[in-house]
Amino acid sequence: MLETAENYDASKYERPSVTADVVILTLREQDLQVLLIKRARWPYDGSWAIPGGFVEKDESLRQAALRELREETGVTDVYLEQLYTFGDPGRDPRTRVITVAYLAVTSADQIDPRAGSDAAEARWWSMYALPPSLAFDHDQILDYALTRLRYKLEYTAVGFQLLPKEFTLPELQAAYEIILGEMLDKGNFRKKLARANVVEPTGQYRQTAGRPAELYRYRQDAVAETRARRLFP
Amino acid sequence: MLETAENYDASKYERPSVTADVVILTLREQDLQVLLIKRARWPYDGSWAIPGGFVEKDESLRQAALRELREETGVTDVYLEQLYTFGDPGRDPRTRVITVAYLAVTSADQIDPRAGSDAAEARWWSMYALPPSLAFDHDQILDYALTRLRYKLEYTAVGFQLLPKEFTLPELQAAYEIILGEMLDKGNFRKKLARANVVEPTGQYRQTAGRPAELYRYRQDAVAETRARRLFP
DNA sequence: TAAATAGTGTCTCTTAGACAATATTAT
DNA sequence: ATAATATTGTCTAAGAGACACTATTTA
Repeated sequence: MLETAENYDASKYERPSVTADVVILTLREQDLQVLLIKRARWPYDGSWAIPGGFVEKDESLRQAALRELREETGVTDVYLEQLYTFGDPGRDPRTRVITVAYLAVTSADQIDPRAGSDAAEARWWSMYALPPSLAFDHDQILDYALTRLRYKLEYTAVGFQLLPKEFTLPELQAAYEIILGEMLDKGNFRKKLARANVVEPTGQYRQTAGRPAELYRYRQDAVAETRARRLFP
Repeated sequence: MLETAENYDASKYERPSVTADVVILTLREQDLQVLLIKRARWPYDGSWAIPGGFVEKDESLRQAALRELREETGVTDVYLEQLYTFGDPGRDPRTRVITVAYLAVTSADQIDPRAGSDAAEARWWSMYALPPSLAFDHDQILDYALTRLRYKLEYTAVGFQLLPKEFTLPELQAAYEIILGEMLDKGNFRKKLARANVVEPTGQYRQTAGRPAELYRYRQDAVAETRARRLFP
């Protein structure tokens, strides 16, 4: 339709607000957990939400996500990737808000205890037992994040981000099992890992209730090759 | 203090403009081609750009992309997925612009000839011989689109979107070869396709310079199964 | 019959997955 | 020795990839 003074809708050209929200995932307590913040006012007063904030004038989307991450957890060295952009009208009742969602994956021992030391209440939640009511469309965002993580686990080295620098193969396998939600065969898991040539033994061992487990580290020079093909082909 | 939506001071931030840009891909002339528009003013006057426009107040991001697509090509029934969001400051010298890029894949015979009938000059370009200077960061967006398409080709049914409803297996294989940029083995290609159980013969044949080729169609009820696992396992 | 194209079959090597066997520690 | 855990090996079926072969049309 031709636009005239009669039907001109000024609000049509209002610029939306843009936020960067970060799904921060880690392994804690033999569980895949996400950091959420409790909202203290309308809308979704009392609901839990993914941390995020407005993208500032002179920062990139990624910088905005990194800033949020740092403010919430103190973490700076982290795996971070853009997930998806959510922008349905009405997803925020206050105004039009477009949210660029990021996925951050880090090992629990990287996280600074001052996490959530700001006014807002913040805590870790199991991805498998989320609070009953999440703010906005944040349930969708978390769904999407889990799907993406599971997917990436199969053909990138993101899994190693969840563990400390040194780890045993049974620990690595447990991490995979927690994230994928299924048990893996010990022998086959190790076979794949060996073929991918992506970890190397440190020569040291970790005590267990039975035979000690050898410690491994992620091969730094493996990154280049892993980009090219599936980690577990 | 941590900035959240709670203490947001509207005056403190300039809101960015948000556009939805659509990479429209199709097979034409035994080639993978993309629809680009020639810019007629600063910035990037004379450069070619991906079609796109501002997201309006009451439409979703996807709706905005569909609207752009319809305006440019007349196509409504199309494969459309969100690609990535580009938002570096300075990518548009006029103001802060955040672009949600979409990938549209359609068969050439779906496209209405009124494509590009708007003032701007529009034409198809080979993805393998793009114009030398693209506007903004649109070279990055096209790079990303091709990567994603190649990737999706392997484990979704997106390839069938590029062909008419009925096609021969050599035609399908040629489409795959054009997109992947490599030759495929006839026998192995057909074996995979058979295993995936994703096409069915129509019983009709197409004339060629040699033995006629049987026409196939995409199995509609195959969609559900293809979602679950790789199309070509 | 020859050329051109469509369609099928076969062989080998690799991998996935299920499962079993062995190794090394603590109690 | 037994329990607990780590680590390695074996068997089978399926799939990938290279390649050769057969089938059906036109000229």
